[in-house]
Amino acid sequence: MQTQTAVRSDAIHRPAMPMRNVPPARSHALDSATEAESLDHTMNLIGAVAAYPRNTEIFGENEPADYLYKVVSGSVRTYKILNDGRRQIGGFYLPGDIFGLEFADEHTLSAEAIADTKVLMIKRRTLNALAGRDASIGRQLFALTGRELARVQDRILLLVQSAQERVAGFLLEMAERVSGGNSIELPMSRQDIADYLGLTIETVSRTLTSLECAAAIQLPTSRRIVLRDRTALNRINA
Amino acid sequence: MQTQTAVRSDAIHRPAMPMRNVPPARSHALDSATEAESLDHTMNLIGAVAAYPRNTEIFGENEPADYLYKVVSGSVRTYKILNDGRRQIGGFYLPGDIFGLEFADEHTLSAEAIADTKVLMIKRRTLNALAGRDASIGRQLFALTGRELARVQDRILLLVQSAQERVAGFLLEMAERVSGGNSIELPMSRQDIADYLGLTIETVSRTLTSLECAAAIQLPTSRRIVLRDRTALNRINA
DNA sequence: CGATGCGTTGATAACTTTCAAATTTAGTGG
DNA sequence: CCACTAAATTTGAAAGTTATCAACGCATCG
Repeated sequence: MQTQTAVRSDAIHRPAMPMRNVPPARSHALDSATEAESLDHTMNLIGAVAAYPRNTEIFGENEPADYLYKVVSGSVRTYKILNDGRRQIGGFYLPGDIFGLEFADEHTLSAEAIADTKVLMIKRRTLNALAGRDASIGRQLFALTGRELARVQDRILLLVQSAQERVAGFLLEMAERVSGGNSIELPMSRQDIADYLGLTIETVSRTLTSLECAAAIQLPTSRRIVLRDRTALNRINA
Repeated sequence: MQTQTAVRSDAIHRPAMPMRNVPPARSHALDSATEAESLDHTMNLIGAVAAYPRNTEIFGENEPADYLYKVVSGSVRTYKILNDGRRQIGGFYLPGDIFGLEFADEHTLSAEAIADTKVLMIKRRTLNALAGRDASIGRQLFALTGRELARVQDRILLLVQSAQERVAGFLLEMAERVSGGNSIELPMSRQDIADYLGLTIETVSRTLTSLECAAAIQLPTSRRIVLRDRTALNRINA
């Protein structure tokens, strides 16, 4: 559906120093655990950097899942193409988020860069070996899995609701994750949002418009959204 | 929504012998891993038995998650009540299935017996202690989590589809799990199915009727469903 | 036998998708 | 920097799907 893989050989290297230009890294996935430093630290220390231009594939469904990834900059979507041709997005990953966590040998979803993206990648085998010596790494992987599970379960609650509720819930989720206060810059397109929420692009667009008319949000540009009335959004979100 | 907890004191005891009357236990959740015996075995060996009459609560949302459960006989639903009063079912658990797995200290869902049900329960703390000595237990818990995650992700794929696709997918899933060949006896009501699939009871009923008209299934009684044409169901399920 | 709960069926309303077109935005080359 | 083209987003009208409200059938149980 999109262009092909893009790990340019010159883009992968081992950073001599623990990454310097890593963004604030509000890891949605790890920030709650107190000991959650070492996995993150390990990835910064021994992870390889790779850069992917916008809309290029990071890994494909059914490819061997040899690496764990952390977003350094940019953003990533995971997805699956359904038999009827529609695309279902599994999740969005922002700077600091970890993705590519698998339990089988192969990826169950494909991953693409939404914008020009830099990731840190670390071999699963390396990580497993480290986990053998440092128990906290294993615990963090376990915790990471648990949080991923919680996130997916929350998503189910979203998907059984109305279009308004899904969109409102999505906006509140993103507002929490991008940490721009009430003004959020969405990295993804309307189509991405639609495929994430199981709606059509038209319905997403109309719903956003109606939320703007209801004064719950403001749309300075199509990618920027200002939450004007969180109470209303929360009420809609139920 | 339903009656209250029902752990009758006389119903909990420590079996003197490794459970005898445990049914075939086609554990959907564990049957793929080769080493997946020891967790199961451990639960059989040191788990306490509890019996819950139909429609009674096993644990509630926000209660401390101190135990891990395995269904011995009967079946269980986990669920959450949404703010608008609707009930979303998180999953159905059949004999051999393990439920109650949590990562936080509290349950995120409530659990109820669908029919008169017997479960084995084991303290999380005990299990964690055992995992410290027997690494295979830890690995199994990890694998169990991974499979739970895969199941929930599959559910997302189901929830974004049409009513026909959801119902067809549900029937195929249940047919795999109850292992009655093409004739399956559903333990749950239409309302349970509806709340699982994010549909109304009327839509579920109509969809089943239309599948019967299309000769894809047969409905001898409302709880018994015969799959007549799996190809058609698979095609619908896409 | 009547009450009760569960499931089915029917009619209508509400919501979402589909198809089509207009509008805005972004990217490119002059 | 502007003009032009392509892509993304928004808007409109009609069709399709699902929910809602209401009634009916059927079985179980006192």
